[in-house]
Amino acid sequence: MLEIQRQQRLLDILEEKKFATVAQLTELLHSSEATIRRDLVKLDKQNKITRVHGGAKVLTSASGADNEAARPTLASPTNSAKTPQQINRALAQKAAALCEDGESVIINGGMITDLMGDFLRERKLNILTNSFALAHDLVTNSRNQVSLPGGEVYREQGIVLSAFDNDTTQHYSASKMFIGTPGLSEFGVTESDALLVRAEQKMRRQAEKLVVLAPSTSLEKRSSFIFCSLNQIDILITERSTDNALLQRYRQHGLEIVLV
Amino acid sequence: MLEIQRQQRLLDILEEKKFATVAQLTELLHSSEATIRRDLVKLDKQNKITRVHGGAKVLTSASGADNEAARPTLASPTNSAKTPQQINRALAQKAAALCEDGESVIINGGMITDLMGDFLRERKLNILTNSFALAHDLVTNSRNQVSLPGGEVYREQGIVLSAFDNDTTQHYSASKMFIGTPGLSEFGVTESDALLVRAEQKMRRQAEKLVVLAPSTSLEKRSSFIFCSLNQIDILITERSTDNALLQRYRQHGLEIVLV
DNA sequence: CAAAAAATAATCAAAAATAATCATGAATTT
DNA sequence: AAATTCATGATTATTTTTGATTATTTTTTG
Repeated sequence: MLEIQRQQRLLDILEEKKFATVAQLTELLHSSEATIRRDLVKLDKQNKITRVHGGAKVLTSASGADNEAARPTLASPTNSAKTPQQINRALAQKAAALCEDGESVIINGGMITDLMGDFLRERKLNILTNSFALAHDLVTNSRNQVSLPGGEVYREQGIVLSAFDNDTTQHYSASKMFIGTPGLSEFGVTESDALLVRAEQKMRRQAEKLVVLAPSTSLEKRSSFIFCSLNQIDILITERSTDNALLQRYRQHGLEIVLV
Repeated sequence: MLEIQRQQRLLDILEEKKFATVAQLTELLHSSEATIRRDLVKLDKQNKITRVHGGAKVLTSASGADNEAARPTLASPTNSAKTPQQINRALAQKAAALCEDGESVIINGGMITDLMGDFLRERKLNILTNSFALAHDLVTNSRNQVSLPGGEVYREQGIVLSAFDNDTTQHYSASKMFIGTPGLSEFGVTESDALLVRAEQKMRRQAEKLVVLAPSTSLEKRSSFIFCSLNQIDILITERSTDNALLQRYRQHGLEIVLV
């Protein structure tokens, strides 16, 4: 069996069962413990699963006190009072896990998406970002290929922004674009700055799929300028705690919802 | 069987099965492992599949398009043991002193010019630079307005470089462009990397005057590619110790010489 | 708290897969 | 037709992966 096939099966099994012991996986995949462990180490480094003593579990919202799930149990961790930062990190982690090595992606600069850097350390992606902060982080602390659009560096926001159309973004082709949002509603994704929206739309055109990272606090909020409508979103990453009726309404616009 | 036919079959099979081992493909296509591998290498280079140990898999999505085209092999500046950091710093300091607050300048990325950051701390210039390192320095430690051309970040050289023409450099207008050089001779300023020269010339077109920073060790040296001829230089900053006859020769090309 | 149990990490040799090299023969050029 | 290129398959190093073995660490339990 191919290594990646085994790893894919592993991910599938974990997605299905949420937790599995090394022994179980060894049994299911007809492989040795050593091999399974090595696979788990790799997947963990890629932030696709979380290794725990005794086996591995699916990603749960970033770390915290998960003591409750130390042993093989099916119960999912009680999603109790997380700080906004923890929530954002969890969203960023899940977003990073959606990327496969070798893939070309666009990451829009922003509070939430900048956190993706932490989860892309061991990866090998081609990344275009207008976040000066994230670019610096990735150039310094990872082996990912990093590209920047041209433009002026805005200190406060930590982004690179150009008022012109020709800024090399147009030469980039990506499979996914990631964007964190302060406002998601029936109007779609909204922003408070027009120039920013322009730049984002420019990037959007170069990506096949749009992935939106939205903490529950941003749901049903809106700002002045519309970046895109709901049905232009391909994947929405948000919190598990989100009201189900609301998610259902969003789903009607044909977007896939990933919960953390 | 024709090579392209086989490769097409290969793509079809992979599209169908998502993964396949070399052994499987050998079986299906009645070919040798060597041939299959060679095909896979080619298809991988074309970004049509992804090779993995043991076989190959389909691309996750249409990410492709990043080419791998001619990554420039920027030569390391001939680090003459005689050129102490102090000389370079003196050159950089003088260069910084030539700028007036409010002025727009272009600073080419390089060992010498990157040092200008130290002397621009308290200044208020509009600076376009393709040096990722300098840009980060200035953004972090000064109040200067900083702009970047678009492109890929090259870790080793710490610069941003684009293979395309449209990278916002063209929208910039500057009074001076600063460039440090590893080679200045009768041929003018020479560089060892063609792509770099291209980027530099692109910037040159946007600046009124060209200021060259040249330690004495770089004088009468040359590399393969000509960035500009001597008479296209407006100001040459070099060391006071430089042979006078030599300076006189340079002056005949109409350039102003500043000594440190 | 310490011993026992369980799980993990480190090490190493065998196996598997890949890369490099070479000879052969078909296709192309001259 | 001879020369040359080129794809192919066989052969051989070289590298990577794997499972067994052995420390080492972590967790449990008395």
